[in-house]
Amino acid sequence: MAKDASAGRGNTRGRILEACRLLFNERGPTDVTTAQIAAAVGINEGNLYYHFQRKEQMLEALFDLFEQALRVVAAADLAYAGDAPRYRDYLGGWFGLIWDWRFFYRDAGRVSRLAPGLRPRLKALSDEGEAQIRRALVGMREAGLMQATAEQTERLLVNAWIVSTYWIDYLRSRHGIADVKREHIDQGIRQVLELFVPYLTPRGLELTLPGRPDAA
Amino acid sequence: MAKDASAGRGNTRGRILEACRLLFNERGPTDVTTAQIAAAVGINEGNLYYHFQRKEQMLEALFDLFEQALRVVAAADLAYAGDAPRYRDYLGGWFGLIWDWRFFYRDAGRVSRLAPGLRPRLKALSDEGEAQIRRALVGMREAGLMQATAEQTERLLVNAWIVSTYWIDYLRSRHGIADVKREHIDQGIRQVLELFVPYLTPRGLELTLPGRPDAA
DNA sequence: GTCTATAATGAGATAGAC
DNA sequence: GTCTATCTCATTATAGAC
Repeated sequence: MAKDASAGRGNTRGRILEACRLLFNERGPTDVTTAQIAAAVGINEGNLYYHFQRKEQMLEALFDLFEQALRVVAAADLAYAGDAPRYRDYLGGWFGLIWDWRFFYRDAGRVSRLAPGLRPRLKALSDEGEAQIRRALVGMREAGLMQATAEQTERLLVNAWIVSTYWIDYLRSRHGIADVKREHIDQGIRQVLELFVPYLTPRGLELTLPGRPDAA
Repeated sequence: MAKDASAGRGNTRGRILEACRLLFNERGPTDVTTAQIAAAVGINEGNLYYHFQRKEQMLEALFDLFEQALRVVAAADLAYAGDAPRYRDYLGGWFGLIWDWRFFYRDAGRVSRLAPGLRPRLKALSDEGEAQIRRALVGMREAGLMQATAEQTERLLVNAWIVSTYWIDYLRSRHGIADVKREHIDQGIRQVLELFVPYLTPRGLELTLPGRPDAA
């Protein structure tokens, strides 16, 4: 699930960012101190400040990485329109992303306060995310995979957004799951799909639900 | 929406707790300092520490109030079983509670760290909440208001939990709504009901959806 | 109960040697 | 690039006068 930004040896900057991502995901950016970050990387606090003069800059650099990862997942767009879209893989990609960068979702308010410069970028990102889900839904309707009124589609959109965004936090807060595994991601996908099921046409059901052969 | 725990004049303790509730809801317990709390109450920091020796104790006292409020809402249970259950009012009560005490939901991890003694109580509370929703769903099924398999009911339960728990945070994070009004609560209720609609019988639809007369 | 100090800690951040 | 040493400041918390 986790990418290895710490790969390039000698790349202290990358190792710092990777440590930040892990620690921030665990406890949130405001509850992790620079001393803890330095300790996790195995360097001195002074060295940390050589690479990032302010905590704010770490958050900005992390957001850059997040955007990159996001673009990769978004690129694996459902070129749906009828031909066997891999909805489950697609959703799995999103859940993985949300998991890897969950502090940006969970602690968005704190991130905004700590790095005000990120505010517009955070907003733009979620606007784009919504637009993307909407495109997917409209595409499914047009491809005859789904049958729903415009109003139903909008409500479905919002519910899908909420369940997919908060699924990860739900696992932690409700079931104490700190270590998310593939099966948990699959469960989340199933939960989101369940929202769609009542509106799917037989053809839509075939394409999205598991257990049924992936008829072309 | 907000209860007036600050009512009894001379009751500094109550005023402190109410200030805490508001501030914690705004920024979370770890991002609000004792100085800010004292300032909000209009007292000195030293005085604050006369009433609560540790921040932890404020959280514990707040949780007591939260549990009280919760019991009140829970008492307004749906004695559903067929006769005109006021699902909307019931849901509205829950949303109001979640709104008034949203930091307990949103910052549950931080609360647990700051006041470890609350951990089992937080857990017990959400277990009970889940049991309550499950009872409501099973009740609806038995009353012929809903038609769904056991598996569908379980998924519905989880999705309803997620949407109702995170609706408030969704409003803030996605739409920047800091000041939740009656209409936003109503919207949330509508979103949750939308999850049920596909499984409702005609009689169930009559009882839950607005616009239709509340036939007895 | 409430205030005025003031102590104690720990976090973010910098200077300068190596 | 990395370290040691140090600074500043905010935050939690206490002592003791009123």
